[in-house]
Amino acid sequence: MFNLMVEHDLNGVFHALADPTRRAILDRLAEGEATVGALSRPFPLSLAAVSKHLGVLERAGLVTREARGRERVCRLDPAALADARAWLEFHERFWTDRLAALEALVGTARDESR
Amino acid sequence: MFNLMVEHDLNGVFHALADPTRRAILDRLAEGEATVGALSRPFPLSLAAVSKHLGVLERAGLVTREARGRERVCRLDPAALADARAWLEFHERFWTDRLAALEALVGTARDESR
DNA sequence: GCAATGTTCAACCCTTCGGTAAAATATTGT
DNA sequence: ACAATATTTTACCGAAGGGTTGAACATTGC
Repeated sequence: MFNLMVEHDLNGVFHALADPTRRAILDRLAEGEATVGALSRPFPLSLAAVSKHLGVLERAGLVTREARGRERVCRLDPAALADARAWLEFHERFWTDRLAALEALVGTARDESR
Repeated sequence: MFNLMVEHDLNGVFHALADPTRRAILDRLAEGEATVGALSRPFPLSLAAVSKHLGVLERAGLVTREARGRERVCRLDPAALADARAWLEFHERFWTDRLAALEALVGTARDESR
Protein backbone atom coordinates (compact mmCIF):
# COMPACT_ATOMS: atom_id res chain seq x y z
CA MET A 1 0.00 0.00 0.00
CA PHE A 2 2.71 2.45 0.95
CA ASN A 3 5.02 1.05 -1.70
CA LEU A 4 3.16 3.22 -4.16
CA MET A 5 4.54 6.30 -2.48
CA VAL A 6 7.77 7.72 -3.79
CA GLU A 7 9.68 7.40 -0.50
CA HIS A 8 12.00 9.85 -2.27
CA ASP A 9 14.80 9.66 0.21
CA LEU A 10 13.00 9.91 3.47
CA ASN A 11 15.96 8.43 5.29
CA GLY A 12 18.12 11.26 4.04
CA VAL A 13 15.57 14.00 4.62
CA PHE A 14 14.67 12.92 8.14
CA HIS A 15 18.29 12.33 8.99
CA ALA A 16 19.17 15.80 7.72
CA LEU A 17 16.39 17.33 9.81
CA ALA A 18 17.47 15.47 12.94
CA ASP A 19 20.37 17.86 13.57
CA PRO A 20 19.74 21.28 15.17
CA THR A 21 22.67 22.91 13.36
CA ARG A 22 21.23 21.82 10.05
CA ARG A 23 17.75 23.03 10.97
CA ALA A 24 19.29 26.37 11.93
CA ILE A 25 21.06 26.52 8.57
CA LEU A 26 17.75 25.86 6.84
CA ASP A 27 16.06 28.62 8.82
CA ARG A 28 18.86 31.00 7.99
CA LEU A 29 18.49 30.06 4.35
CA ALA A 30 14.80 30.89 4.46
CA GLU A 31 15.86 34.53 4.79
CA GLY A 32 17.53 34.26 1.41
CA GLU A 33 20.45 32.66 -0.35
CA ALA A 34 23.84 32.77 1.30
CA THR A 35 27.39 31.67 0.72
CA VAL A 36 29.00 28.88 2.72
CA GLY A 37 31.17 31.38 4.57
CA ALA A 38 28.24 33.61 5.47
CA LEU A 39 26.29 30.57 6.64
CA SER A 40 29.10 29.32 8.82
CA ARG A 41 29.81 32.67 10.52
CA PRO A 42 27.05 32.49 13.16
CA PHE A 43 28.07 29.00 14.27
CA PRO A 44 30.86 28.09 16.68
CA LEU A 45 32.02 25.58 14.09
CA SER A 46 34.74 25.38 11.53
CA LEU A 47 33.90 26.28 7.97
CA ALA A 48 34.62 22.69 7.00
CA ALA A 49 32.05 21.41 9.48
CA VAL A 50 29.35 23.67 8.06
CA SER A 51 30.34 22.66 4.56
CA LYS A 52 29.80 19.03 5.60
CA HIS A 53 26.38 19.87 6.99
CA LEU A 54 25.54 21.56 3.71
CA GLY A 55 26.59 18.38 1.96
CA VAL A 56 24.10 16.42 4.05
CA LEU A 57 21.35 18.94 3.28
CA GLU A 58 22.25 18.93 -0.40
CA ARG A 59 22.22 15.13 -0.66
CA ALA A 60 18.84 15.18 1.08
CA GLY A 61 17.61 17.56 -1.62
CA LEU A 62 16.82 20.32 0.85
CA VAL A 63 19.47 22.72 -0.40
CA THR A 64 21.24 23.48 -3.66
CA ARG A 65 24.76 24.84 -3.94
CA GLU A 66 25.72 26.76 -7.02
CA ALA A 67 29.21 27.99 -7.85
CA ARG A 68 29.39 31.74 -8.38
CA GLY A 69 32.95 32.80 -8.84
CA ARG A 70 35.01 31.47 -6.00
CA GLU A 71 32.08 31.28 -3.64
CA ARG A 72 29.18 28.84 -3.50
CA VAL A 73 25.77 30.28 -2.99
CA CYS A 74 23.28 28.04 -1.20
CA ARG A 75 19.54 28.15 -1.64
CA LEU A 76 16.66 26.42 0.07
CA ASP A 77 14.78 23.81 -1.95
CA PRO A 78 11.38 23.39 -0.32
CA ALA A 79 10.41 20.42 -2.50
CA ALA A 80 12.18 17.80 -0.38
CA LEU A 81 10.73 19.39 2.72
CA ALA A 82 7.30 19.14 1.18
CA ASP A 83 7.91 15.43 0.58
CA ALA A 84 8.69 14.82 4.22
CA ARG A 85 5.75 16.93 5.32
CA ALA A 86 3.45 15.04 3.00
CA TRP A 87 4.68 11.72 4.34
CA LEU A 88 4.12 12.80 7.92
CA GLU A 89 0.74 14.29 7.18
CA PHE A 90 -0.45 11.21 5.38
CA HIS A 91 0.75 8.86 8.08
CA GLU A 92 -0.57 11.01 10.86
CA ARG A 93 -4.02 10.88 9.30
CA PHE A 94 -3.69 7.17 8.58
CA TRP A 95 -2.58 6.33 12.08
CA THR A 96 -5.17 8.50 13.76
CA ASP A 97 -7.91 6.97 11.66
CA ARG A 98 -6.74 3.45 12.43
CA LEU A 99 -6.55 4.16 16.12
CA ALA A 100 -9.99 5.75 16.10
CA ALA A 101 -11.38 2.69 14.31
CA LEU A 102 -9.80 0.42 16.91
CA GLU A 103 -11.23 2.44 19.75
CA ALA A 104 -14.62 2.22 18.12
CA LEU A 105 -14.23 -1.56 17.93
CA VAL A 106 -13.30 -1.75 21.59
CA GLY A 107 -16.36 0.35 22.40
CA THR A 108 -18.57 -2.01 20.40
CA ALA A 109 -17.06 -5.04 22.07
CA ARG A 110 -17.62 -3.52 25.50
CA ASP A 111 -21.23 -2.76 24.58
CA GLU A 112 -21.84 -6.30 23.40
CA SER A 113 -20.35 -7.81 26.55
CA ARG A 114 -22.82 -5.91 28.75
CA MET B 1 11.23 33.91 16.74
CA PHE B 2 11.30 30.14 16.57
CA ASN B 3 12.49 29.94 20.13
CA LEU B 4 8.87 30.30 21.12
CA MET B 5 8.14 26.91 19.64
CA VAL B 6 8.40 23.89 21.88
CA GLU B 7 11.06 22.09 19.84
CA HIS B 8 9.81 19.16 21.94
CA ASP B 9 12.48 16.70 20.97
CA LEU B 10 12.66 17.17 17.27
CA ASN B 11 16.12 15.68 17.19
CA GLY B 12 14.76 12.49 18.67
CA VAL B 13 11.63 12.38 16.56
CA PHE B 14 13.37 13.06 13.26
CA HIS B 15 16.17 10.68 14.12
CA ALA B 16 13.62 7.99 14.96
CA LEU B 17 11.85 8.56 11.65
CA ALA B 18 15.11 8.41 9.67
CA ASP B 19 15.26 4.61 9.87
CA PRO B 20 13.12 2.46 7.55
CA THR B 21 12.83 -0.36 10.06
CA ARG B 22 11.43 2.03 12.61
CA ARG B 23 9.02 3.54 10.10
CA ALA B 24 7.88 0.02 9.26
CA ILE B 25 7.35 -0.71 12.95
CA LEU B 26 5.25 2.43 13.22
CA ASP B 27 3.16 1.41 10.23
CA ARG B 28 2.68 -2.03 11.69
CA LEU B 29 1.63 -0.41 14.94
CA ALA B 30 -0.98 1.66 13.13
CA GLU B 31 -2.85 -1.61 12.57
CA GLY B 32 -3.15 -1.96 16.32
CA GLU B 33 -1.12 -2.64 19.43
CA ALA B 34 1.37 -5.47 19.38
CA THR B 35 3.90 -7.17 21.62
CA VAL B 36 7.62 -6.84 21.06
CA GLY B 37 7.81 -10.42 19.87
CA ALA B 38 4.97 -10.00 17.40
CA LEU B 39 6.54 -6.81 16.11
CA SER B 40 9.92 -8.41 15.60
CA ARG B 41 8.61 -11.50 13.78
CA PRO B 42 8.31 -9.91 10.28
CA PHE B 43 11.85 -8.53 10.42
CA PRO B 44 15.06 -10.40 9.64
CA LEU B 45 16.42 -9.03 12.89
CA SER B 46 17.03 -10.33 16.34
CA LEU B 47 14.41 -9.64 18.96
CA ALA B 48 16.96 -7.55 20.81
CA ALA B 49 17.49 -5.33 17.77
CA VAL B 50 13.78 -4.64 17.47
CA SER B 51 13.60 -3.99 21.19
CA LYS B 52 16.32 -1.37 20.71
CA HIS B 53 14.40 0.24 17.86
CA LEU B 54 11.37 0.36 20.11
CA GLY B 55 13.51 2.07 22.71
CA VAL B 56 14.39 4.76 20.19
CA LEU B 57 10.74 5.19 19.22
CA GLU B 58 9.71 5.27 22.86
CA ARG B 59 12.31 7.90 23.81
CA ALA B 60 11.11 9.95 20.84
CA GLY B 61 7.59 9.75 22.27
CA LEU B 62 6.22 7.99 19.21
CA VAL B 63 5.44 4.71 20.96
CA THR B 64 4.50 3.59 24.44
CA ARG B 65 5.39 0.22 25.94
CA GLU B 66 3.25 -1.17 28.71
CA ALA B 67 3.95 -4.32 30.68
CA ARG B 68 1.15 -6.88 30.50
CA GLY B 69 2.21 -10.03 32.26
CA ARG B 70 5.48 -11.19 30.81
CA GLU B 71 4.97 -9.38 27.55
CA ARG B 72 5.14 -5.69 26.68
CA VAL B 73 2.43 -4.33 24.50
CA CYS B 74 3.40 -1.41 22.27
CA ARG B 75 1.07 1.28 21.06
CA LEU B 76 1.43 4.16 18.66
CA ASP B 77 1.40 7.65 20.17
CA PRO B 78 0.49 10.06 17.36
CA ALA B 79 1.16 13.16 19.49
CA ALA B 80 4.90 13.25 18.85
CA LEU B 81 4.28 12.62 15.18
CA ALA B 82 1.88 15.54 15.14
CA ASP B 83 4.61 17.70 16.66
CA ALA B 84 7.03 16.85 13.87
CA ARG B 85 4.34 17.34 11.25
CA ALA B 86 3.43 20.70 12.71
CA TRP B 87 7.06 21.78 12.69
CA LEU B 88 7.49 20.77 9.08
CA GLU B 89 4.23 22.34 8.01
CA PHE B 90 5.03 25.63 9.71
CA HIS B 91 8.50 25.80 8.26
CA GLU B 92 7.38 24.78 4.83
CA ARG B 93 4.93 27.64 4.82
CA PHE B 94 7.44 30.02 6.30
CA TRP B 95 10.14 29.12 3.81
CA THR B 96 7.85 29.18 0.83
CA ASP B 97 6.52 32.59 1.84
CA ARG B 98 10.03 33.96 2.32
CA LEU B 99 11.16 32.62 -1.01
CA ALA B 100 8.10 34.02 -2.72
CA ALA B 101 8.76 37.42 -1.13
CA LEU B 102 12.36 37.31 -2.32
CA GLU B 103 11.31 36.45 -5.83
CA ALA B 104 8.86 39.33 -5.74
CA LEU B 105 11.68 41.63 -4.67
CA VAL B 106 13.86 40.44 -7.51
CA GLY B 107 10.99 41.11 -9.88
CA THR B 108 10.58 44.64 -8.51
CA ALA B 109 14.30 45.30 -8.80
CA ARG B 110 14.30 44.10 -12.37
CA ASP B 111 11.34 46.35 -13.15
CA GLU B 112 13.04 49.38 -11.61
CA SER B 113 16.24 48.76 -13.53
CA ARG B 114 14.39 48.90 -16.85
C1' DG C 1 52.44 36.17 -11.59
C1' DC C 2 51.29 36.18 -6.90
C1' DA C 3 49.06 36.75 -2.61
C1' DA C 4 44.68 36.67 -0.56
C1' DT C 5 40.07 34.69 -0.29
C1' DG C 6 36.45 30.98 -0.33
C1' DT C 7 35.60 26.30 -0.27
C1' DT C 8 36.48 21.53 -0.34
C1' DC C 9 39.24 17.31 0.59
C1' DA C 10 41.83 14.08 3.42
C1' DA C 11 43.17 12.27 7.51
C1' DC C 12 42.23 11.66 11.94
C1' DC C 13 39.55 11.38 16.69
C1' DC C 14 35.84 10.12 19.50
C1' DT C 15 30.94 9.00 19.91
C1' DT C 16 26.77 7.10 18.37
C1' DC C 17 24.28 3.63 15.65
C1' DG C 18 22.59 -0.67 14.16
C1' DG C 19 23.48 -5.09 14.63
C1' DT C 20 24.79 -9.65 17.08
C1' DA C 21 25.11 -13.26 20.78
C1' DA C 22 24.76 -14.54 25.34
C1' DA C 23 23.41 -13.79 30.04
C1' DA C 24 20.03 -11.83 33.21
C1' DT C 25 15.24 -10.91 34.59
C1' DA C 26 10.29 -11.58 34.91
C1' DT C 27 6.27 -14.20 34.36
C1' DT C 28 3.59 -18.16 33.19
C1' DG C 29 1.95 -22.98 33.21
C1' DT C 30 2.42 -27.53 34.95
C1' DA D 1 9.84 -26.00 42.22
C1' DC D 2 10.79 -26.10 37.37
C1' DA D 3 10.88 -25.45 32.62
C1' DA D 4 9.38 -22.65 29.06
C1' DT D 5 8.37 -18.04 27.25
C1' DA D 6 8.98 -12.87 26.63
C1' DT D 7 11.90 -9.16 27.00
C1' DT D 8 15.85 -6.45 28.42
C1' DT D 9 20.71 -5.88 29.49
C1' DT D 10 25.40 -6.40 28.68
C1' DA D 11 29.35 -6.70 26.23
C1' DC D 12 31.09 -6.43 21.81
C1' DC D 13 31.78 -5.20 16.58
C1' DG D 14 32.12 -2.52 12.30
C1' DA D 15 30.25 1.49 10.02
C1' DA D 16 28.69 6.12 10.04
C1' DG D 17 28.29 10.80 12.31
C1' DG D 18 30.08 15.20 13.73
C1' DG D 19 33.95 17.52 14.80
C1' DT D 20 38.92 19.18 14.14
C1' DT D 21 43.17 20.61 11.51
C1' DG D 22 45.94 21.23 7.55
C1' DA D 23 46.70 20.72 2.70
C1' DA D 24 44.74 21.33 -1.91
C1' DC D 25 42.03 23.78 -5.34
C1' DA D 26 39.81 27.82 -7.72
C1' DT D 27 39.10 32.44 -8.32
C1' DT D 28 39.82 37.11 -7.57
C1' DG D 29 42.46 41.61 -7.31
C1' DC D 30 46.70 43.95 -7.49
